[in-house]
Amino acid sequence: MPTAKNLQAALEKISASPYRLTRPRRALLDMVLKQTKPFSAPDLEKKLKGKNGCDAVTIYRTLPVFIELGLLERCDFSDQTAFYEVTHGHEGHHHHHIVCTTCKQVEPLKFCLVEGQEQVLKRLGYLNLKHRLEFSGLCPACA
Amino acid sequence: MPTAKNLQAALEKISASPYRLTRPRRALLDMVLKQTKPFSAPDLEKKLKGKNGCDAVTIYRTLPVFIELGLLERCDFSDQTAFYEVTHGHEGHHHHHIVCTTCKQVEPLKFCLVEGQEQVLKRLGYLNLKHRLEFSGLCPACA
DNA sequence: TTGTAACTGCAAGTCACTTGCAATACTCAA
DNA sequence: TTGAGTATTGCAAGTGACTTGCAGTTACAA
Repeated sequence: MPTAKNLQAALEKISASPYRLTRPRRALLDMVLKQTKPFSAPDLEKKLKGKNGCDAVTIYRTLPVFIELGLLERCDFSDQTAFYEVTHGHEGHHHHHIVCTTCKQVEPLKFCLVEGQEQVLKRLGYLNLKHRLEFSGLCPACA
Repeated sequence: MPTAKNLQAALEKISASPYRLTRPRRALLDMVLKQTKPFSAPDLEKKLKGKNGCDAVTIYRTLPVFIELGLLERCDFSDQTAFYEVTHGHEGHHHHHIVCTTCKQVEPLKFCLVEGQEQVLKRLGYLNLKHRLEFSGLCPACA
């Protein structure tokens, strides 16, 4: 859960890094920590435009910084738009999502057993379930 | 494996459908059946431009038709570009991919046990392994 | 307080993909 | 075999996400 404590910890992480703590970065951090579901850069853009927000370009440049600092994680779906999520405090936290094929709503899943998971989702009322599992890493040629 | 038999079967599927069998569709089908790995629309665009190929717009319009006819499947990665794969003859075929974080090469995996799979990949020489599992379906609200 | 390198935001560009529309070409019926 | 009528094509232009160049601004170490 995003809390004041998270904000505090995040600000300290930035200060401790070589990155500068600027007004646009504070605004973006504030907004990002308010999110309870995965969000995209255009989402943030709409919420942060004008007065005390920040420019779209700054959003695109800052999100990778936040990822590098461990504040965010990237989680893409099949949708041509990158999504991001606030990193949970505890390390080793591992979870997945379910995306509605119609409304595109993304819901985090609290559980992670792969086996039998679709059964659980069916019981929750989801239909036409599909799943996709992708691995990524350095291939032997690049390693 | 794409074979003459696949081509024959595919041509018959198109003929049997309400879709017309046009020259650009033949060219695209030929090219698509030659692919041994997942491919993107821009991939095809490069290979099909000019003389007897077809226009990019036609590619983008035809790929969904081929999917509808069961000739292709869409398989996206975290890369802002949609990828496609030739459907294998036998139904119920289910597999995943591994994407190199550096060279972006996509390799199909022959196996599908989720448990212990990363161990298998490590033994094959992959490093810094991550995996992503996404479910999709109609959410209770849309169902 | 100040020098300077990091950062910002505008403008313009790129890349994947979509839409509008007039010209073309399948296919079926005669 | 042909002609009609509609599906399909390809050009041009548009959209949306994201990137790059650059000049002006600002955080922060000294």
